[in-house]
Amino acid sequence: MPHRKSKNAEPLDAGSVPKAVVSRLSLYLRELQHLLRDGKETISSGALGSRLGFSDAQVRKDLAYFGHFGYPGIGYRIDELVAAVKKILGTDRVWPVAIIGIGNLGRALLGYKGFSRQGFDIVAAFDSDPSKSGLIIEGIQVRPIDTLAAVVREQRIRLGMLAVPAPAAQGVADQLVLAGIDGIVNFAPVTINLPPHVSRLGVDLAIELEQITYDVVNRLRVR
Amino acid sequence: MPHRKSKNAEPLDAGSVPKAVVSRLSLYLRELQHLLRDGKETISSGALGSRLGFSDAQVRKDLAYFGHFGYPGIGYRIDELVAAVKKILGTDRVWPVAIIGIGNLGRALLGYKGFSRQGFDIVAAFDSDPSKSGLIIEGIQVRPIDTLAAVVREQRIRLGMLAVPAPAAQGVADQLVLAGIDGIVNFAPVTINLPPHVSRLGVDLAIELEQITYDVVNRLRVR
DNA sequence: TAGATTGTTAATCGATTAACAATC
DNA sequence: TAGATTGTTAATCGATTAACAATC
Repeated sequence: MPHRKSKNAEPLDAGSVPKAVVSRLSLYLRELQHLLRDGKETISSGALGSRLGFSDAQVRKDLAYFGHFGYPGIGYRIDELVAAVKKILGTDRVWPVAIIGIGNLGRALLGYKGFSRQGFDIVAAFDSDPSKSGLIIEGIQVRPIDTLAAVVREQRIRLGMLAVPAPAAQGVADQLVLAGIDGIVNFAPVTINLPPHVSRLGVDLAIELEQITYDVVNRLRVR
Repeated sequence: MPHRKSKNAEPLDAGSVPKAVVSRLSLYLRELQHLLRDGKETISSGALGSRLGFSDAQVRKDLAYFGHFGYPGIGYRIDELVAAVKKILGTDRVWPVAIIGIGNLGRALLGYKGFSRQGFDIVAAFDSDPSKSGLIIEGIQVRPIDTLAAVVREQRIRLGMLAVPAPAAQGVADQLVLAGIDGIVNFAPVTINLPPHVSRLGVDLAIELEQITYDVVNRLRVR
């Protein structure tokens, strides 16, 4: 195994990293984990990129924002790169997550196996409907929503996934913020406002489909 | 009401429209529909943008890719703009959709009310598990996956939502392509390859959370 | 060594912002 | 008319691509 003196020595000036780079990082990680499971040891920027539809230069540039992870002439050692990317994304530790809104979607999120694999641990579930309180779904007890602040603090929950109806989303988001949450993924089809110290990401299932219909209707002849 | 001679006369050169513009278009539409429901009649680019965190110039520029929808001194008539954006996105009609993989997530998608509101009609559900065949969930019968091609053709299904386990995703995607599907939203945490005439969008729930943890860990001091 | 591949710089390309004449 | 706001141009900013010396 080649040796290296001073890797990862760069200051991670997060402000200068484009958002698009971070989302590609997650794709790299997912692909690298597949490769690792398949027993591969190293991969080049070109080979990694072509599996995802990116150029070799793009892969190298993206990774170079965060350090020197590769070996000229060899490529990247997959196990090392997995560890490095996990550290960059923050998923080298376990994150306690709460789900709010235990309807169809909330239940599906509760049962989704992909979260734990990436370091997310769903530790609490909340619903405003009293008839749901006390239910145990996927091993997690559904709690009344007015216990949210107390539970978030007590269990040191950092992230919330919002699966409530659109009209309730902003109110619940406000409660999460007051309870000291760090980030929210919002599945309700509405824009929510958060203070700048809380990270926010919206996932609107209908909007995802609209991106496809636009493509289909305006089908780009050349690609 | 002001009058206009020749609107929407531009050729929609889809190839030149950035992807980011299309995703903002969906956000504009969602916001405009809320405004319409609230009884508002017109809105300026500045007011629309500020609700979503975009500048007035960005809103005007985005819309100007597709035509002249506004009225100087007045803004945009909300009902007109809703109709125009729907047409651009292709959601001025109804799209028949199939869901493949009726586990936790597939079931949640089947029950999601937000789709029909935006013009998506889930007309078929498939699962490879024979014990699920025949089940009726949310009014839709679950069919064996080997009937996929026949049903897609017969029901003129244009879009597929893939909620199968990662190892099955590529195989099912291939079947959808053979059946003549136009676009696929893939919820399996794996990259799938499709021919260029089929639109593709990946939604990985764990990756969405990773975008948040990156933000939290590398918390940008200034925002 | 020769071949492969990195990290990085410079050049290109694309997207956003600012400014303003035209319009209502 | 005066005030508001559009559509569009030019200027700025940012991201991607191409090229290559350095390295293994």
